Amino acid sequence: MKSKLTSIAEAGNLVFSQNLRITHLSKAGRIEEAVRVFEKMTRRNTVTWNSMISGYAKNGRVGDARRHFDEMPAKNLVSWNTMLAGYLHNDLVEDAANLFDRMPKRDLFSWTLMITCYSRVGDLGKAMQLFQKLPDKSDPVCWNAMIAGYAKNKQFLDARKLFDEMPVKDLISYNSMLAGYTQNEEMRLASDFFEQIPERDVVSWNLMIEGFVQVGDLNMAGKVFGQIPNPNVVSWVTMLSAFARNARVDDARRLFDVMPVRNVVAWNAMITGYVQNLRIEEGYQLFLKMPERNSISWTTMIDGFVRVGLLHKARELLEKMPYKNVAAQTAVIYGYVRSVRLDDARLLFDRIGCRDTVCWNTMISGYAQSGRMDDAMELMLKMPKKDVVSWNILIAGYCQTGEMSKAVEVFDRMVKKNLVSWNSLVSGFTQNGFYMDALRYFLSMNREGMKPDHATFACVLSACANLAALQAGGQLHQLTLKNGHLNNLFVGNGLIALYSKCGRVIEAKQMFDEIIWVDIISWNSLIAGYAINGHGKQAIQLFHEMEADGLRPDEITFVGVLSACSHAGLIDKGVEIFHSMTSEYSIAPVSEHYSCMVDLLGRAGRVEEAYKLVSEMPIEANAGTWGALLGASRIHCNLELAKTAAEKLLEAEPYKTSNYVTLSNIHAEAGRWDEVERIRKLMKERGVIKQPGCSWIEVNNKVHAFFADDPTQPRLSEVCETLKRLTVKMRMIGHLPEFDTGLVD
DNA sequence: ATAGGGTTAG
Repeated sequence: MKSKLTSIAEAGNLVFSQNLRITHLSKAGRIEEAVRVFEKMTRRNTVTWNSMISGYAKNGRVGDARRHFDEMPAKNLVSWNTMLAGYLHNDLVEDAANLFDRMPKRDLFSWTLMITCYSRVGDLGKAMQLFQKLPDKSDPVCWNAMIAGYAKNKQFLDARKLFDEMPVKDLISYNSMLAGYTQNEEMRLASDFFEQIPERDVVSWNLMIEGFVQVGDLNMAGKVFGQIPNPNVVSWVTMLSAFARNARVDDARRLFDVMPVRNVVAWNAMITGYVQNLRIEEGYQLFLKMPERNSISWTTMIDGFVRVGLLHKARELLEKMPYKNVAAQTAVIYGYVRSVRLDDARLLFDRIGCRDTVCWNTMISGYAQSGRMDDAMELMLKMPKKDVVSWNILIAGYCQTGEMSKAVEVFDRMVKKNLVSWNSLVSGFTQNGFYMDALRYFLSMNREGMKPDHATFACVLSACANLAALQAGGQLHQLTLKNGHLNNLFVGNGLIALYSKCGRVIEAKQMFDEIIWVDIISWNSLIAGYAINGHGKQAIQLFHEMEADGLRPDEITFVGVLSACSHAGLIDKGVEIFHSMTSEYSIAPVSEHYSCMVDLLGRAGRVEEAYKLVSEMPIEANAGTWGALLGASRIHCNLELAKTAAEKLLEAEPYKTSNYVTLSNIHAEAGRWDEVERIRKLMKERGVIKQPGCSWIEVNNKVHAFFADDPTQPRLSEVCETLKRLTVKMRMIGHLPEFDTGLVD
């Protein structure tokens, strides 16, 4: 018979070892197994409960952690601190703050946790407030937390101030400060500081490696790596992933193969390397071979399959994943969203128990990108905590559906806007043709102290290009130079488009030669620029240069090239190129190409041939094509064909006033007043209203807009005077102005 | 055995 005391001791030992097991399993990411151990235990103590709270929180299941915290029989200070740490690890600052306020007792752990919480999310004001309230500041831990906070938020000068003030420094203080330099690309300061550290440990060395990697100096990183007295697994992984991130996967693999100890992080880093360089099969082989997987291994692999478009493999893996975290499920949702399988995405989304902001945003952006704004709004209203990204998605969505007033409404109601919010709105205006508004908002964003980036410039440059606002565009050009955005492809292309559309082909060519990166869009803009400004031969010359450069022309290229042929009167060349599209480049002509061809044949007087081309088109002719045919037949006085084209044009665009006017004019010229009357009636029945004609001109960097029949125009009389003078002048040199007969008899 | 400050993987 065992004595009672021995039984108690043995039971205690059992609890002790089971607690240890729970801790071990949770740290390895095997939380379900930990739960099983916990559930089988007949006796539990406070440490058991605390370990479970910690385990859940570390595996992203804060809700479960909190449930255990609330249900546990007797909490001690460690329980409170563990829960607080749980919120910290999951970036739930508000929950942490609430808990902190309710704590019956606080110690240095509690204060440090709360300070770290604030500084991790960048709220250094609140962190500092707490730090100042801290009763006893003799321990370096809190100082270190503050220094790390400043360092992570790029305020290494503030970090340095604290560092110099603190009474007792330990190695972590030095490393925290060093991190302030290395994480902010201040490698000169970092190197100097590194030399001053009295006793460096492997973390100090690792920080130096990562710092050099950050500034792109892999040579120095490798050199430092070679000097470390006792590199640890972090040193190896840092170096390995540096290679992987710089497309040197094979170098990474060489390190992986020779490193002395490979933990799960090392395996994950290697898999990430393969996956990010789209070598999915090699990544998957490693995934299958690795001795132990955690949630990151699964998520990386799933994300990899999504990247290469193997959605079914991604989904299969997700179903096999033991505990599905939000990140993995969101990766698959993202995959569905990207392939516009919104219903599959939604089904998965609805299944997820504990969604985070990224998950909500992914689903909402899926709807928004497809223009399903009602669905997007429905989710938005249900979403518990919306961030800037959520609102930005809505703005982008409304821009996409062309509902700019709604986009502006969302924008105006946002309390915290970021650069993306501004850019979304500006790009929305540009994409929907509201170029003036794009420029207006560009000015306000500058006034409000928001610094535009390359995306902003790309948008406003395109706006200027479409407005042919050369002066404003030129100023933007200067700004991009000043802000160093000229090396950006989109900005470069914006500038080429600007000068091309403003008729400045020489400047456009200069831009083309100056920018570092050119792509097919750069070539297309330049070719089109030469084409529409009457330099057809040079445009075609450029087309050949582009090919010699090894770039394959696309649909857009041929629009430019064909219009170049048309403008330069190179009829046979145009016909030849048009045919080569299908025979040599396997590009099926679309209506824009047919319009060019009609225009081209029309200019040569080959109107009937143009009509034949249109009637034999394999795709349906659009308004542009009929418009081109109409123009050609009117110039060559082919009244019958003009009538046909005008009727078709009217069919294609029944709400455009000018089409009625044109058709009516044709009949008027032929003296068919009955037809004129019929069209007038048709217009009335369909409720077509004449849009006021509008034009604008840029003078001294101000755009002046003119509307037809607008008596409020400030300098109307002067304008009319000038017009009259010009008309007289034109008559004198023999030009007969063509007056719009309109719908008058 | 459970809670805090510095480095690596999604």
